[in-house]
Amino acid sequence: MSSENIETRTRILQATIRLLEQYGGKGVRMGDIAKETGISRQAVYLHFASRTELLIAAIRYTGDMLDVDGRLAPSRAATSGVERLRLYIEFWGNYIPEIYGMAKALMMAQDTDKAAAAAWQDRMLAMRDGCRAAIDALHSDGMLAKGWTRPRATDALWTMLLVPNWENLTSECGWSTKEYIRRMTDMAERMFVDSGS
Amino acid sequence: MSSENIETRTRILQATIRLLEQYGGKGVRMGDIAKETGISRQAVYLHFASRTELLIAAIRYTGDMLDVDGRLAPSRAATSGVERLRLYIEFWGNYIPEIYGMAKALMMAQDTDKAAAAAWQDRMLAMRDGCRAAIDALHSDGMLAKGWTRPRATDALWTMLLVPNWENLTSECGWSTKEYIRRMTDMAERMFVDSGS
DNA sequence: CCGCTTACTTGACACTGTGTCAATTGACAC
DNA sequence: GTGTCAATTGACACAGTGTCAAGTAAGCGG
Repeated sequence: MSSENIETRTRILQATIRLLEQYGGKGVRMGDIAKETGISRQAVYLHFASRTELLIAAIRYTGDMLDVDGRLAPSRAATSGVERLRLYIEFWGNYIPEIYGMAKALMMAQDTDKAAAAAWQDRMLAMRDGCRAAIDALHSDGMLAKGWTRPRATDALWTMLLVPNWENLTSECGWSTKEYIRRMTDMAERMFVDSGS
Repeated sequence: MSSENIETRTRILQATIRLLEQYGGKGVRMGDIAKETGISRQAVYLHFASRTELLIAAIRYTGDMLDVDGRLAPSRAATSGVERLRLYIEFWGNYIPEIYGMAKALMMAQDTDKAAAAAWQDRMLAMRDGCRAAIDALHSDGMLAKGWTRPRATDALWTMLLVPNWENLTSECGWSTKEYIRRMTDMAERMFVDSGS
């Protein structure tokens, strides 16, 4: 095994991510994670105090692995508000599928677990920042459509990009990642970009 | 008590609805419902085979009580596609807050419970029908914006009206019911109504 | 080679909430 | 009275999380 001498903690995280992805975040128990890692269930508790703590560590680990900052660079480098909006949605549309398993597990844990709720909230607020930046850029160009204040437009863009919407469009409606990005971009432009005086 | 000689089954349903509303659908157990009804936990199982069955019966009961058909009448009577769209969103925006407790409980049960998932899916597909009807009306008027097919526009309208979006806008972003309806209507018009050749 | 530490294992157990089962009670009807 | 219907009481199985105590195996410094 190539992972034989990697730290156990890391192997647990990788096993967790693997399982959450495989099962769409549903029905993955501590015992399953232990078995997948190749250790006893109790050993998992030696590294993570609770399931919630493990989930939170796992989503952090994923974020690090996926180089979020690098992926956001194009959007940050945009020279116009419209371009920034477009590139941010493109980033997000490509990002969601890669974190979906973990996202789902964390969203499900939210209902019963305060720590999980806080962790997910934190991630979503980071995403909201990206939305705010795009709306602000649009506003600076004088291109924010009439009827919007910056906070309200941020609320709306943020909400429409939320994971449950992606979930519904891809799994209930059968949209592909590409179609999600294309149409979401289109919708955002219709909603937020001023179509001319 | 005015409810003293109402059928126990009905009293259970009313107690369930009361509790779900009070606690936002979270943390309501079979024992709590029994206590609220004034009977033993086991007596609840005499009327409903499982928690899921009870939740489903409760949301049906609520639907009956709230006269959904009557509330939908204005939207159905609309004389143009744009009006139909507007009135449908207004109906929905006023309807969600009244079913939210139950909706939340059912959405949470979805993750572990197939029957709950099916029941909620059923309700949401009924809602989708309303969206489809509005989009079709728009299309008949030749007013559906370019770039949309009818099914795709239905997907998009349906998704944007989903409960988690309402939840986010009202509880995270602080939008009022009135603002939700106003802005959602506005967004839907920008997205779906042809703004002229 | 001893003794200590660190990482892990094994197995038992407490707790919560759902759902089941069996025996019992009280009331009303014929 | 006898039957039956609604409800009660209490015990219990089950799943999954989290805790606890005792044991083991490897590595390392003296």
